[in-house]
Amino acid sequence: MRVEDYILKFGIKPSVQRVAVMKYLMTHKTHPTVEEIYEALHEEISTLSKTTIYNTLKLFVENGAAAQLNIEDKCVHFDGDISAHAHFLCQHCGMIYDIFPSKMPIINELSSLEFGSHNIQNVQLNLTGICEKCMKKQKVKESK
Amino acid sequence: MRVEDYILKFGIKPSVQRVAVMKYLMTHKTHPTVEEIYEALHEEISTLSKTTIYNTLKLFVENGAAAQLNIEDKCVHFDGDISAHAHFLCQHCGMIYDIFPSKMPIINELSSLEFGSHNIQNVQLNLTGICEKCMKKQKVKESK
DNA sequence: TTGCAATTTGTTATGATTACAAATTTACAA
DNA sequence: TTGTAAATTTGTAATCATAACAAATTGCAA
Repeated sequence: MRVEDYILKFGIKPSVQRVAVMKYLMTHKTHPTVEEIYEALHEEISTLSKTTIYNTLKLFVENGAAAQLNIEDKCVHFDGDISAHAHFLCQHCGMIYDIFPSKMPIINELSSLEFGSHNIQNVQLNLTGICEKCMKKQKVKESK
Repeated sequence: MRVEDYILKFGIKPSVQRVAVMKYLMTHKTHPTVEEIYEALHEEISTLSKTTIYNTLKLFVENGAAAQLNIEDKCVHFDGDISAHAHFLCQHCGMIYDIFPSKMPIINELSSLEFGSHNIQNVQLNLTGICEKCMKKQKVKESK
């Protein structure tokens, strides 16, 4: 499916900028920040403004076409994958890993959570720690 | 137990400022921000600096004496309750509700989560939506 | 083509957080 | 008790993500 049609499904009118941002999210599963998206897209679309990135991502999130991750306090990350999954942030290298239900079955239960009569619109399961790669690096350092 | 002894258990040396911040966290279950803590404590400790609040809270979080909530993108909230529980942020009024395992049994499983060989140090379950109170207000408005 | 609404852009403002060095307090040895 | 180094606190200035805003541009219908 074309990216234009994909965002249309969420009620978002396509534009050159919006399609470019969504295409970036879909091809880069790195949970990029506004800064990273801007730096990448600025090359192809030289007139692209950072404000447009902010506006576009806000539009995506409000319409359910993308997810906003508040896993880090420095800045917000975005995710084009809106399927149910959790995230793991490595405090050492900053990488954000996806955790899918196949690896963590509890994720399947998150969509049906209830909390009194409150209206739940979003559920995020955020893990932080040190990733496997960084732990190995630390051990090498310690043994020297 | 005195607050001095409580923070000592986490390896934190007590000071007037640190005790005041921890006491505030323990008596105000509102998940306050740095700003809120500063405004409240500034009255009793007139020389108190906002930098000290930042330093103190960072120290608490690093030593496990308090929890940092990244549930909102505007700013960070803090919680003196370090027992396993989740949070619900109302997007309308900004209030953050505690959700304890008795109301949401799945929370009991969060402490034993595993993700490959990665070293998990922290797990946060964050819900957002519209709280019961705000939903009622909306209905009143709509019916007018 | 014309005109209006939606979108994009660039600049400026805001506000949370951090960096940093000076001032103060604390701990402790002499 | 006194002196001194370390720890802590403080105030200011800098940083940086994000929002506000108005002007410029684009899309589209009449």
